[in-house]
Amino acid sequence: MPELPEVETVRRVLQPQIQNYKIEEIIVLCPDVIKHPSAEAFCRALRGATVTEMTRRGKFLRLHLDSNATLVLHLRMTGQLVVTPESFPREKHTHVVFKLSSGQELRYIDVRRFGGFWLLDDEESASFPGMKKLGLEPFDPLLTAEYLSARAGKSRRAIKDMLLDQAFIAGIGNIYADEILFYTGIHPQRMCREISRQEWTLLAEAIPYIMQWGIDTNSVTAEEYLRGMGKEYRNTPDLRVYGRAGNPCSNCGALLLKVRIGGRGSCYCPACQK
DNA sequence: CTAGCTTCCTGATAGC
DNA sequence: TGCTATCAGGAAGCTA
Repeated sequence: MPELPEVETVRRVLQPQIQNYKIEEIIVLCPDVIKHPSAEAFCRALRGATVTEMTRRGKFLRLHLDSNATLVLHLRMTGQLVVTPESFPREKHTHVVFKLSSGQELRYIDVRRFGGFWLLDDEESASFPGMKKLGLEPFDPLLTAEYLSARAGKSRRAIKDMLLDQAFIAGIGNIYADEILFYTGIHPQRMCREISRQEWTLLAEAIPYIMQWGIDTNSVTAEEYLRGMGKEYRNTPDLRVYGRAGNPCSNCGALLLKVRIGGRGSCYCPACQK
C-alpha cells in the first residue's frame, strides 16, 4: 500500500512527464473511482486543462491545473498511476485514461478500487474534508517533541494507532509506522500517555528520518517505474520488522512478533521494543 | 473523546 | 483439480 514515500516516488517520476501538458481526452472505464463531481462533469471540466504542477500532501497527490481547479487523487491500497505510450497494452484494472498532448497516456489502475479522484475548484479545495484535517507533514519543522506530546501525550490510544492517524501526522501507513517504532525502540501497544518526553523527542527525529529513508531507498528511474507499471517503487528487502513476524530480529536475534492493533497487523521485536 | 466494528474490493493463499 | 474460507488493509461512517 502506497504510503508517503511511495506517493512521493510516484510524484517525482510522473511530474516531468505530465507537467505543462494538456489533457486532451479523458476515458472513464470505471465511474466508481470518480468521487467528485459526476464522471460526466469530471470529464467536461478536465478536457483542455493543462497540468501546471504535481504536488503531494500526506498520501494525496494533486495535479494543479491552469483552470483554477485541482485534480486530487488518493491511491489507497492498490492504486497505480503511470504514464505510458498510447500503444502500451492496458492493464486489466485500468479505470481512467487521460490522453495528454505529449502523445502519452496517464493511466489510473486500481485492483481493489479503493482509491479515487476528486476534481475540486479553489473553493472546494479549501474545504475538502479529506485534506482539511490532515496533520503535519513529517518533514515540517513544527513536528517536534512538543507538538507530538501536546497532540497525543494525554491519549490512552496505542502509539501505533496514533501514528496511523492522518489528523495527527499525514502520510504514515502501516509499514512505516512499524519501522518507526522499531527504530525508536518503542512497543507498538504502549499508550500515548505513557510515552516519555525523551521518547517523543526520539519519535520527532525518527518520523522524518524513516520517511526520508523510504524515499531514498525507493528511488527509481522513469524506465524502471514504467517497467513495473507503477508497482516497483518500493524496496522492501530493507524493512526491519514489517512483514517479518516469525523471523529473527536483525538487531538482537529474538523472534519478531505480530499483534493486531486497531485492526491492523503490527510487527515488532519483543526484546528491542519496550 | 475513544474503542471497536463494518464497509468498500480483489487476489493470494490455506485447507479440505 | 476445484471448491470455499480467510486475510490483507486506508479511511470513513457508524454505534455504544
